[in-house]
Amino acid sequence: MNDTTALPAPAAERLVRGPQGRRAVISRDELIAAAMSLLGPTRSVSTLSLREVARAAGIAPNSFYRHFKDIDELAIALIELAGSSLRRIFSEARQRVSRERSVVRTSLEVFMEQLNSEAGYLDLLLREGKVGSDAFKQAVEKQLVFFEDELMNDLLRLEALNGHKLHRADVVARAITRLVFVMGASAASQSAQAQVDTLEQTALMLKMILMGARTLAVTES
Amino acid sequence: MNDTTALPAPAAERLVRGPQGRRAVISRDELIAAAMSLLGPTRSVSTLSLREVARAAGIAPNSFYRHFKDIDELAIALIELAGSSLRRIFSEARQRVSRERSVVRTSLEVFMEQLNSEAGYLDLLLREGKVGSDAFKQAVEKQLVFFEDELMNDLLRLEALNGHKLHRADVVARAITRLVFVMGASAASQSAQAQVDTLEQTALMLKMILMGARTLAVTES
DNA sequence: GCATTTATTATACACTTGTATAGACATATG
DNA sequence: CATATGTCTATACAAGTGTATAATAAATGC
Repeated sequence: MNDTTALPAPAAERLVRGPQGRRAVISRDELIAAAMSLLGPTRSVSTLSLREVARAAGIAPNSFYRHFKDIDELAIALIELAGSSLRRIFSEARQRVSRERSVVRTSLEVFMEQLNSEAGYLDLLLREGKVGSDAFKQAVEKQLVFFEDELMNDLLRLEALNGHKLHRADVVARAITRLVFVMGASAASQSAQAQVDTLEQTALMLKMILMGARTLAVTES
Repeated sequence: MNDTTALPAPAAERLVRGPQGRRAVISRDELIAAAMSLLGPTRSVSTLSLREVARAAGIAPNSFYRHFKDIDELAIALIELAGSSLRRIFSEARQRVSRERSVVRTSLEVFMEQLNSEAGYLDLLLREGKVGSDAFKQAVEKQLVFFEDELMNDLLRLEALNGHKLHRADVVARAITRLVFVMGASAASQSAQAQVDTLEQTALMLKMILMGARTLAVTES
């Protein structure tokens, strides 16, 4: 499934005919980077203004329209960038998971690592769930569903490896994903000390879920 | 613990000396009601403007300042109103919980009922978790902690009643609260059909958590 | 009745926002 | 070269924002 932004029609056309007219002095990606630089713990995507982003990127307000139809379109691109980047990071981390180090532990560690990283992808995705336009909210939801899907596959693989069975692995994956994101969002504004505590609590929550799902799998058959 | 808005100093003073000067033509509560009337699935508290609220309440923009220092202060009052109203509703519902009807089921039913009620308290609290000023975010967090606390007490009471033991009831209550709110926020924009599905999934998640916590309580002692 | 106190309003200011229009500039094609 | 074409900027406008200041209206205390 192609979730990264598809090449827009004009760009594809340009590949055929070759560029005409003045070359773009600023790229779509630079605009995205400028937008990200404005975000922070007190600044959310949905509060970005077109002029503000243009100012940060060093272009005239109207030039913005050459790259995006809306601020909303930029916001969605930001979410998709953050989502795909994060999923790659998690996926790579989980490849290294074996019988000794549980998925839960490994994922949570990567999560906390990302939480304090300067890239800020996680912060972005954590904060922006429930506000903004419908299109924007759907973009966030889509990324979460991707996470759930990948986590479910890993869960099935690893539980089978350890001789366990899971009841409703889809629901388990969804519960884990949502919980981790919610708890992570709380942790983002906490002290390093409190973050460790939150991490422990979250790990325990996931453990409960997994134990419950295993018990249910046994009693149902 | 007093979580409803404390009487501001000027109001208390007025009770002693008696009112002087022109009587207020609009009350703080009417202002809050006006603000709530503006909110909806696509409109969040953090996007309300002072002038807009004043317009909805039928007063001049500057009159707003007699009642609130900020829009932020109004937003926090909204959250506290929604929080305390909801906790009362849930608390009353849980009083009627017995051995037959589980806490989980009863609470979830009340939750869904509230989700589609026109009062809109739940919508409000669901949507506004992670954006806005620090003070605002703390106000939301505070309400969630209240929920966790009350749920924990009910859980302890009812599990003892049924002869169960729970490992880390505090963590269980937190996991349940956060999960329910997150899943509820998703459900808010779904069709009635899909809402039922989400309700079932959420119920299953909570069941897993409770079973896991019981299992852990047994194996630890 | 008169002065005081307070709530409210009207007016105004400086600022930001999104975007429409028109022209300047740079590049590729004829 | 000239011309077409796409990118960018300058200017401008209407709308909206938060809030400062001064004036008005209503209620109280004497």
